[in-house]
Amino acid sequence: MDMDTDENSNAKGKEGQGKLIMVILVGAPGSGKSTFCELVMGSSSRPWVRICQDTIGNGKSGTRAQCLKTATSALNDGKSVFVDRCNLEIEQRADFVKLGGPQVDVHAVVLDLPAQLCISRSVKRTGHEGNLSGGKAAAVVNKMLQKKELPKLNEGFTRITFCHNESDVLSAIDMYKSLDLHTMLPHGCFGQKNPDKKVQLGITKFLKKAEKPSKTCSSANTDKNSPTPQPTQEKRESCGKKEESSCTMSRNVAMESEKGESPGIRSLKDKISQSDPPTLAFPSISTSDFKFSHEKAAEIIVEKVEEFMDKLGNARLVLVDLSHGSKILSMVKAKATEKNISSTKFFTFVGDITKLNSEGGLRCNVIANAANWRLKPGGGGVNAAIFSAAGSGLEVATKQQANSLQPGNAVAVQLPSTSPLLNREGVTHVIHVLGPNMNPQRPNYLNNDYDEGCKLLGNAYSSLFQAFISIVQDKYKSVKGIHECLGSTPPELQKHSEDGHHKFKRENLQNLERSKKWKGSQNSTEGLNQNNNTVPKKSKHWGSWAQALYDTAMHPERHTNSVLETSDDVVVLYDIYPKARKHLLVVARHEGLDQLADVCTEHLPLLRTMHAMGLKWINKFFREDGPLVFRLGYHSAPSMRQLHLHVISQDFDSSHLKNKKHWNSFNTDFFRDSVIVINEVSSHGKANIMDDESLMSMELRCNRCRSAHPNLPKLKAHISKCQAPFPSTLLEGGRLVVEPSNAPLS
DNA sequence: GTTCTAGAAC
DNA sequence: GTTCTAGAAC
Repeated sequence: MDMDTDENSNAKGKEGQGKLIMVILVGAPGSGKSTFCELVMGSSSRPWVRICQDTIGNGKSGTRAQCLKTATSALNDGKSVFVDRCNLEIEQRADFVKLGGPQVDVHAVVLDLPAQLCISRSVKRTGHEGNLSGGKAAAVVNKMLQKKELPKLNEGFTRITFCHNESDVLSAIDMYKSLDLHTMLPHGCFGQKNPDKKVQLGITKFLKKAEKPSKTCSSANTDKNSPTPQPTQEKRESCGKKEESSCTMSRNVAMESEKGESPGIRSLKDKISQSDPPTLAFPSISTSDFKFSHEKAAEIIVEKVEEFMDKLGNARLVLVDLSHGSKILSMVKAKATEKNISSTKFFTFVGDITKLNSEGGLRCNVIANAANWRLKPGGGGVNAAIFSAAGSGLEVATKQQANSLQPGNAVAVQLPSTSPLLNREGVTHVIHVLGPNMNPQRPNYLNNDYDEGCKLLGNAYSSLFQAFISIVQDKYKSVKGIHECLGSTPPELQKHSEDGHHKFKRENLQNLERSKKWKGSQNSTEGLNQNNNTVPKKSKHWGSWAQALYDTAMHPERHTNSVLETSDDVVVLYDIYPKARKHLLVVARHEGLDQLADVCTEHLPLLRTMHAMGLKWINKFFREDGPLVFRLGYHSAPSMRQLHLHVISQDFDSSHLKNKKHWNSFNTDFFRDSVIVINEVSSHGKANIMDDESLMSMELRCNRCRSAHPNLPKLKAHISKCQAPFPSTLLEGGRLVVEPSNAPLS
């Protein structure tokens, strides 16, 4: 299993040394480019040179040409290079990319942190080399970010790493720190959110491309010849029923080596195929350091596995141990055979749990960690190995979930997109588990009380398996959800759902109740089968406060004081909490049409009627209230029952506009323009729904000039004055309705 | 959807 | 200290 990089790496130069790397940092002032370089260079065995345009002229600001010259000579000296300048536009980085070649890999590391953070760092800094401090910083950062062009592989990069938060940055630092002269990183795009959006996240984070390189950046990822590694025969040890599928992949690891790529650092481009079942690899809990009886532990493992068999669907459980002579593996194998447990769903495996994919060819999207109660690294064994392999991002992400763990419990943690464990091994989650302790030298010693011990160990495995199932279900729901919206077939459990860390945090901590919004409509432990359509359709529960529009639509005669106009198909009324000077609602009167998700082709005439009704009222406002700009659209996931079209002026001048959600519900992709909805329904029979929670927590940007603002009061102060033209994307396609006399000349 | 409020951020 | 956010309750 030991890898021999000298033999296997195809990236090394002629003289036995790996290729040089030029890392072009991409990020606004304050995004942390210089810190990134310093931290990597501070403890890297690879020689690096940092080229900083702010200081290259004898400590003062220099030119791009000077940077290029210095970069060239550093590379000629056999040193890897960091290009520490903003590099936000394609043109600014093009000349640097050209320095790449057979001896030099050109990487981009994109520090795509929130504008707000960059601004606040820039404002605070005093001694920065670029002298960008004080109040001008915000204006400069905003202006630069408006021109931001995220790098793509077709510019000539061999690898692009996107960092969206500080945890991503830490993981990327760890990754570059760990590179010695021989090792190289896999090629491709890693951690990208939405490749096509310049400023905001358009599509949901569901499709975050962390598990495999992004298809949209495919120029370096088109190699279809890579073998698809499978567990080697001698390592995979089937339990229970005789293996049905043949396991003839013992040479796959060798084949990789022949191709010249080191298995430990190879890209995952072909590893995570659509047919990979979700798999949890777990070590035996408590039997090592906690001295739990192997015999009893084996019994409990098999008992719990059996209990969860029916809930697994096509997911798999794998008990892993480092040693071939493992007592616990052979005991578990024997007991599973006795119980006739399916060996496709449960088997044992010999190998390092942090290198199952790269060294053993076994793909596991989730691994369990035999954690300590503090949920901290160290202590040796599996815990130390997993924390070390996952990079410091795991500790940060764990801390966000829980500070400690009680015996018998488990907590699932999603790995940051730049974690080496994710990028090398395809592991998306680590589930920390704490079992009972029978070792008098460790805390919470049970003094040989096996009654309590067995109970706790059983609970630990139940918590672990349930957490795994929740992860699998969560992904499935998310992926299925978005594909339903897009009218396509879910590609099984490919992409991992970021889906807002809040939701993840809530659903994966054991014993936490599930999201109240869908309570009762989903069965969390139903059998998982990613290949059928058994997942029931979500039927949203509407609270009593959410019924007002429905009641008005069904009985407009009861609401004559608020209804402006009634027809057979719609009622029109002012929003009682208007978010702008003019904000009205056109409410459909069809029974059973709760929200946009319920709309299909048969509702096209109704959608057109609603739009026309909106336009009629807009024209009335133009006549009576002077120049205003309107937008008509639907909320992807409305709070109020009954399909309703918002007709809203774009001033957003209202005391009822109070929070981020209010703003983002009208100013992100969550708001579905009526004209676009009509087009989508006529061409696909459905409207695209963008109801990812993360859209609601996006940074606050002006709807005209797109500048970012730290909080709602500051945004409101800005929009009250901003006179910039609306973005062209809104002006095109009739998404904005402007009074004809005020329309820009075309 | 809003209101209330704890506590985070400043 | 005040401002602001975000989650719970309705």
